[in-house]
Amino acid sequence: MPRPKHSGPQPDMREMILDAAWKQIAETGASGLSLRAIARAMKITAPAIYNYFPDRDALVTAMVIAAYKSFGESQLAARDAVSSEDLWGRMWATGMAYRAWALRYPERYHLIFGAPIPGDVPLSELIQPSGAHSMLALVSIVEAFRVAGKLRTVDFPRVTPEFETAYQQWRCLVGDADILSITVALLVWARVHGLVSLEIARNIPPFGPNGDELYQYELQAIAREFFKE
Amino acid sequence: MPRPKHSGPQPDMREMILDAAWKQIAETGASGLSLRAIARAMKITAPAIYNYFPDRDALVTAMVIAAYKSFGESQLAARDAVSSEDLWGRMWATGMAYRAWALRYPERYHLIFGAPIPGDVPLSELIQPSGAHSMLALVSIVEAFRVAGKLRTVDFPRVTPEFETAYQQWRCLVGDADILSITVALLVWARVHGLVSLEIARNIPPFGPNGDELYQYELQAIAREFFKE
DNA sequence: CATTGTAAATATACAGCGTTTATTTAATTT
DNA sequence: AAATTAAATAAACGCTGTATATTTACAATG
Repeated sequence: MPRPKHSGPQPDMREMILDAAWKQIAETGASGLSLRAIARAMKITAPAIYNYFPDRDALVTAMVIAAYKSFGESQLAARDAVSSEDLWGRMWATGMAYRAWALRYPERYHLIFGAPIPGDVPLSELIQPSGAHSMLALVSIVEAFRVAGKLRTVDFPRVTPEFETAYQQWRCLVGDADILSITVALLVWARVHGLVSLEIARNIPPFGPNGDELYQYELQAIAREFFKE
Repeated sequence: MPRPKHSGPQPDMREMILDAAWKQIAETGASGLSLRAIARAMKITAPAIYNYFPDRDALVTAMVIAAYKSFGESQLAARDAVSSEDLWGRMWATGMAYRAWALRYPERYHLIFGAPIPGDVPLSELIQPSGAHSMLALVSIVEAFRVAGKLRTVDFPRVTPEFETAYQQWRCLVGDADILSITVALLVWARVHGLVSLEIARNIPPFGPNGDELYQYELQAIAREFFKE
């Protein structure tokens, strides 16, 4: 019979490697992630890592998925900390949590929302579900606005028929919201992402310490455009 | 006496190296830029490059500055193709050119607006002027709106006094616009950047072919929020 | 014209990287 | 105790950026 994984309490080597990788990425930036440096920090040899990840890209993919999970959970927690009747309160809290998470983990933010994956298309199919799912909190709040009749209705461009199936696929990951809600959520997402990513990349120069207020201003502008009452 | 640079017509080696670098970045993506591969393509040896760039980072920095220049010129060209009396026409053209440039050179867009520079702060001081200057077209149009009294006025968060000098520095790079115009330009920039960067990173799933329309919708929404008439 | 001075290319080498292969270690099951 | 086998290691390959030493070739000078 084959030797079962381990004897005593499994040290969950995969998690330990990921932890070391996060630590390293926080110090050296997202680009300078080295398997050998991870191994060195863990006092093992580099090829040992290959018992847990087939290659470096797989490790990065796992990090991306974990980052999406952390981000998505932070979004949901922010939403659920506010009564489900206070729709705008939920939206505000989620929006504030968005930036807070990004500023707390800038390299994770950059990892998931910044560059496309090096391996490009095939890897992103593993990642896309996590990414879409992480938007569940935002989409659900917009959908709640719509159901309550408080979504400011405008005529958005419609999804072209040939992409209807792709849309349905994304839709089920994000909680069966109406396409109108998904579109609004996307536009909201783009706006907070735009400000936050500029801020993280240090492209917002004179507003550095005032980033808080500018961001809050933008959240209110979003409210004015999309949400009644 | 020392030997003057070269004899005949200088082949502008720096430019040739940069060209080869752009070619490579377009094929392998921004992360896989290799001096040796550039040298191989140019049929020279790798250390020869060090006669023109002190190290790899310097080459990347030069590419970033060149990309900002290309981007900024494309912005100015779009603006100037429309009569200076047609303010909204200029804004629309500039906005459309923004996305067009990004979709045409996604790796350049990612290079300048995506990740912070690895070398971090010291390098970015070389780059910041180029970056700020590339926003001149947008800022100038917003400023023209303001001068014409067509800027929808709202009370933005003010710049804190201790960052007044940093702001003045940025301001002169961008054409002596009023702080109100700079703030509006920043918010406009964040919105187009948000949408465009999500699109480039393939994070906008069901709207792929409809990216045009969604982007145009957003430009009009920006107009509704900020520009009268 | 021959000599010299110097810019720019090369050759060589080093350390670090991801990854593969072969080998050893150690634990579990028979 | 013997057999089995997962997981660690050791060594090596080709790649990378970069430093050093050397060669090449051309322009200015005596």
